[in-house]
Amino acid sequence: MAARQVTVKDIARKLRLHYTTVSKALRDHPDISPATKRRVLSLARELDYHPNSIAKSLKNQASSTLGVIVPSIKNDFFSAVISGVEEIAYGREFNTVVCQSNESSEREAIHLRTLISNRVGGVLVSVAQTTTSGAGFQALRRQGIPLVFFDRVCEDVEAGRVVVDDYGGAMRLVEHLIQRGYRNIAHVAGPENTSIGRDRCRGYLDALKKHGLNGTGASIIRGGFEEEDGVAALRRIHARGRMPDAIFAVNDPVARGVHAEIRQIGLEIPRDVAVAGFGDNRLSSYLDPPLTTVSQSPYEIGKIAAAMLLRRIDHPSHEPVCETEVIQTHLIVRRST
Amino acid sequence: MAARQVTVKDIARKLRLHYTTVSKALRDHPDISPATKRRVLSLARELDYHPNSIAKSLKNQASSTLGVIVPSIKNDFFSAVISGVEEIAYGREFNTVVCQSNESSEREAIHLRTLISNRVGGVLVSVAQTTTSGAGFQALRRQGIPLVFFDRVCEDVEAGRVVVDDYGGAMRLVEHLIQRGYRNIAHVAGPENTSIGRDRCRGYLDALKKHGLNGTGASIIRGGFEEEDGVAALRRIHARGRMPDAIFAVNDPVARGVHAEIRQIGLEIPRDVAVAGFGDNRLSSYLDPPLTTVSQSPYEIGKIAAAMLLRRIDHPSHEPVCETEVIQTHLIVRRST
DNA sequence: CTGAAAGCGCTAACAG
DNA sequence: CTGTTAGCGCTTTCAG
Repeated sequence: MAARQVTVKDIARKLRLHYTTVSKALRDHPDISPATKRRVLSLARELDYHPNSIAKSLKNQASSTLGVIVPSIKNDFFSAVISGVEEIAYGREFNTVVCQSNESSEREAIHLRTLISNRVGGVLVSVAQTTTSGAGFQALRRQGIPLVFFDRVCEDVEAGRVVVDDYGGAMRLVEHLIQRGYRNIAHVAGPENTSIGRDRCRGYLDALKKHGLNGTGASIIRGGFEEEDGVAALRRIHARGRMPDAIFAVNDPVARGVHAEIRQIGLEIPRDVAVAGFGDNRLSSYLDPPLTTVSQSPYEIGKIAAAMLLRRIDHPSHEPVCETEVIQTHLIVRRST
Repeated sequence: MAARQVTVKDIARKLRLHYTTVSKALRDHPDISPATKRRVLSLARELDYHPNSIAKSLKNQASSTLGVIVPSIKNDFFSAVISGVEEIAYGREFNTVVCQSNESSEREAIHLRTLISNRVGGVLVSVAQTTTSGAGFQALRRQGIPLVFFDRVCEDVEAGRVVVDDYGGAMRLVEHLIQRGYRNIAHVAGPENTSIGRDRCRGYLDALKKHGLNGTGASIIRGGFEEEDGVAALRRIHARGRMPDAIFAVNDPVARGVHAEIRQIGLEIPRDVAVAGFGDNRLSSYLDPPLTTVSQSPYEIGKIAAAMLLRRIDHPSHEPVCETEVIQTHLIVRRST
């Protein structure tokens, strides 16, 4: 096994040519005669030659690889984004290296370092919840490696950005609730150090304000992004005694927790309390009653972010430093509201 | 921007040392005096030096990268597997390159070629539905690159294998149906050229046989792996007029299609027809009624497959050629049966 | 049209 | 302890 892999030199030796000649022939360089090319090509096939892209990358000082860092790969949203990224990368003959931060800032930083060491062509990141400083990302920029954030951005770093219109989506969703007649609308919010947490919360507050409900109706319970956080939030709300007539959760998993716990305590959705989420997880349409939510098209986000990154790789300086693409959301009204 | 990245030579020049000395100092080689090491290390930090792993790989003739090829990244099962792989790879300071075949054999072959060109340390594959020949995988073996199949294997290729006990899982599930009193059990099967399709079908047939039901009860409708296939299958069953009392679908998405279509035509689950799936998608517990299915622990599969691959990378010849690890499934009984 | 020489960044073997 | 030399596989430039 492992009979040293075939190189241009092996081919050259057998054909009594110089190895540079072989190299040119393989890349269809005009210098080389058709006859020689044919001989080289056929021997290459026969010997099962595979060009060594590591050597090529070393030579060109650039590898055809995109790095992607996400909090977690098993997560509807991120796996769909990665799928979109891979799709675009594949079309441009780029590889995709996938890393998960597990929401840990240190782990994210380590991944960033190894991506730099691997001299990836560019990096896509959705920032970990615990990341507060942009230092790790600045390192990328110092190395001249293009960076695009998607979904969760680090605001003090100059980079491309692909974000969903969290503010607008939340606002429209809350306005929908108001139009349905709900007046006492609570928000189960995400961590304050994440952009999506903040923006969705702003959308919520501004919708209330716009309809003159900010005095009485606003009520925010803060937590994380998981189903358990939704369960916990509802328990806290319930403990207070005064139930809102609608609850807008920062994302679908949290909404699911809220949803489950509401039924647990014997209330009916939406008669007693309406529930809405954000993100359109596949699960959400299967809940009973199915969840009203806001769709984000993660697969599209992946494609758009990858395309932006590739543009930046192709034209290192032509691109505006902080170009931001805002993906429009759309409201999905189901029976939970 | 892109001020050429810092190399050992830059550090050496500034310190008036030879660059090999710097290289050794950076790797904490015993040759080098503590004083020099300190000087080198501190300048490296200051200049923001990142070792070039491409050069290192070229030198060692081996890269710290694992390739993973799956049919589709957005898919509960595969994204969870990848997550497990990444977890183990991360612990061993390996990177994970993720590729999707979209169930296309050609695309799979192209990915295989670029992985070879990138001289990855090893490859993990769950074979595309349309792949019939093992030729692409043989190429890997010729290059001496370790290979491990997971979930969907290519039987005529010598490689490591991590599979779920599809046969046993299907068998136990069907026996469960029989114990519940169902006698007329149909199977909505997967493509016959996939190992999981075949094995689950065998489990079904053998369970019937064991209980003496093979004469009357067996009825197989063949299709793909998607929700639509389940819908189509149920329509065909329904068109025949004679409804079975239970339906075992090859996987959860197909079961979902069956489930939805049964309700569509006005029948009640499980009173009129029971439905069971395979794979325990997250969705399945949210159906109404929730789906009886078989759990496969995809995250564990990813970890186990990655560990096996790393063992093979570490000990190229010590490993048995076709070592197979069978992951036990467990039955999850819910209200659909 | 083909060949020679040099270099990408790093490491290993050996010499001083 | 530090430096020299050579080479991983490939491409680019320039000479023949």
